[in-house]
Amino acid sequence: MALEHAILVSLLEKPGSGYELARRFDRSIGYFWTATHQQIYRVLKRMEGDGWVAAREVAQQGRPDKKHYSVAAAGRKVLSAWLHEPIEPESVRHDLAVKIRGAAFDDPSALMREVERYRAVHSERLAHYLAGEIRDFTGPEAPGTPDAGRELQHVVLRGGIAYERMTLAWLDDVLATLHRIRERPGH
Amino acid sequence: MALEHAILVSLLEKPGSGYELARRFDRSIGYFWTATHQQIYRVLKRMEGDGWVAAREVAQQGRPDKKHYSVAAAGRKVLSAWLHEPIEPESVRHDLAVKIRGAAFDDPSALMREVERYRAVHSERLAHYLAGEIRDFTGPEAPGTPDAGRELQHVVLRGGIAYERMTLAWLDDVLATLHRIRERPGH
DNA sequence: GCTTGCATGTAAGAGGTTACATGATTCG
DNA sequence: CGAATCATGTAACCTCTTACATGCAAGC
Repeated sequence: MALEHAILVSLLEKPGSGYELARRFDRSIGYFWTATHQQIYRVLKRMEGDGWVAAREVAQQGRPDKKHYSVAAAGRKVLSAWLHEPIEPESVRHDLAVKIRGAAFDDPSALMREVERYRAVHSERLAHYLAGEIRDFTGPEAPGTPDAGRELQHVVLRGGIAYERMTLAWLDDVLATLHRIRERPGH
Repeated sequence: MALEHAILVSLLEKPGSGYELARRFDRSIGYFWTATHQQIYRVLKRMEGDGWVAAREVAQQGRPDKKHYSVAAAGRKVLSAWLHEPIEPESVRHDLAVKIRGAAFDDPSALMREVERYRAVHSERLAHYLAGEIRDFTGPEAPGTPDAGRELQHVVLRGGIAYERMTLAWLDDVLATLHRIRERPGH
């Protein structure tokens, strides 16, 4: 229900091609909204048909032509209306939580190895976020001028950092719990 | 890809009807895996056809008959295989993060009201989790005998508690940021 | 008499995933 | 010479959401 809106926000921050958008959904926006290029092209086409975005064909040398998209007036209106709608409760799906409860009916050791690998992924992600924060917001290279857009991007990134820190602490708790269970008589 | 597995875990913890499962997906399991009764009935039917679960018709007086489901041997095997698979990175979709970045192109005041309402929802959810923790795990009424299944349920609940606390702190950060932006000259 | 709870489903449509397809350039 | 990057798409399939449907019993 909101891929359209994520695309509108991204195009308002910076207009670009479908391909460029797909790259962003691998990176910054992708941290809180995943989408593949197939999805993006399909939705972008529909949005163009509905007049939410305007496309301009750009001929390139040595590379295929691209369509440069920017947000049209109707798109801004749609986004503004959506921003005023109530925030829907997110529908959660945590494989890991299901697996942890499933571990009661299986050998916990296999899950422990997986949790450790998963922890490493989140540890890397945290390091990546922190590096991005220094590069774009708090480091000496970052622009010092206050700007609403940048500050809002920063607070979203801080949310990601808080999430990763919380997750790492919880995964340690999970590992300790699995360890305790494994060491107990009966296992 | 894992509603089947969530159902298997839930039925292993306690066999029951499709309706009972749907209730659980409103409560405990629902905190980390959402599913509607339509989904559950459909998947349950397929799982029965594949021999993952066994159904027993139970006649009731004053109430419609129900199908009592329990996990069959094939289902246990499927669950065990899934538990040994690598944990997939979750595909995230956070409306709120999109809206925050979108607020750069709109009036922040409307979003602030929504964030406050959203904060109240999470505050209530935290209170609910904490009450459940006391009732089921740490309070004087909770069974004192150590049990792998209960400890794993507890560590998942602790994850939910940590998530809600982190979210509340972040939402305060978001509100403070929106406030700062609104008070600045130019807005 | 109305709402809530118990109990099960069908059907249409929206949304998302996976596989396949093309074609040029640049880098190792 | 092969892989990766840029750039765009189609098609089939699966999953999920939303709306509709039924029917009885208990409590207010």
